[in-house]
Amino acid sequence: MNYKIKSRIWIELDGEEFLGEGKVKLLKAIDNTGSLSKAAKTMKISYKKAWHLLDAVNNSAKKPVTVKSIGGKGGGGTKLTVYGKSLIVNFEEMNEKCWKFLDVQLENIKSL
Amino acid sequence: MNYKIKSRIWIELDGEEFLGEGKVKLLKAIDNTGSLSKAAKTMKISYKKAWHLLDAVNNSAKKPVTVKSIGGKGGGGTKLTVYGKSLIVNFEEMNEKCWKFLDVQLENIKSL
DNA sequence: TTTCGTTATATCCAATCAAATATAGCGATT
DNA sequence: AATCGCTATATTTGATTGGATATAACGAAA
Repeated sequence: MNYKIKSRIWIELDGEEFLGEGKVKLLKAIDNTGSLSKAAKTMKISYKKAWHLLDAVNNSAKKPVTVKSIGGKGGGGTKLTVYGKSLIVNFEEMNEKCWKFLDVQLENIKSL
Repeated sequence: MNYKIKSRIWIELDGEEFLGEGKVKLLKAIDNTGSLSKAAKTMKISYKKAWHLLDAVNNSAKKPVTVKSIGGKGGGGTKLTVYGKSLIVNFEEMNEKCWKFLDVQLENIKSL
């Protein structure tokens, strides 16, 4: 019996998704590359999709998650704020706790 | 701050989804109506979609989840097995525990 | 043997979603 | 002023999804 239990968590604010796994992954890629377009490339998604994801985050967040610079040396870029970084940490921590919790729950169900 | 944390859980067997919220909802509707087509109507989804969902469950389950009868008085029908009913109960129980767990977790994060 | 409502399945069409492409603006550096 | 890589956005194309529709088989009961 190789049952596995999986989960996805996300955070809603006023009924709309504010943060989920895809957005957290994007924020991490932005943190690593310093640019939205580079983050999209490393994630192998279109710039458009990445831009929409980030746009949704910034539109629903009450504090800025990223700061951008357009033009200039290197063309500009996007960086995470301290708040943005804390979101990543808190989300991933909660996600891992959820997984472990569910693994324990599954152990308790031998009747499957 | 009216953040809400949401989650979806599902069970995989050999890497493919075996049971999720949509499938459980369908199984419950079948249990209530005694027929796949009636279940589809009450859920306001097409028979095709309902059939594919149930087909996926029965193809991946190691024990029969439903028993069907074709023809006869009333045209036939689909009923849950004891195993099928136990799946519903266990899944929903685990789902609710997960929600409560996450609510507690969110309480612990005041930094958001 | 005719009827009935169901299961089962194929086909066509509409809608939705995502990828690809194109274009414009930005501003520090050169 | 020219360049460069990035942000920003619209449009078009392609793929996938799901709905609607049609048809057949089934078997107990009338």
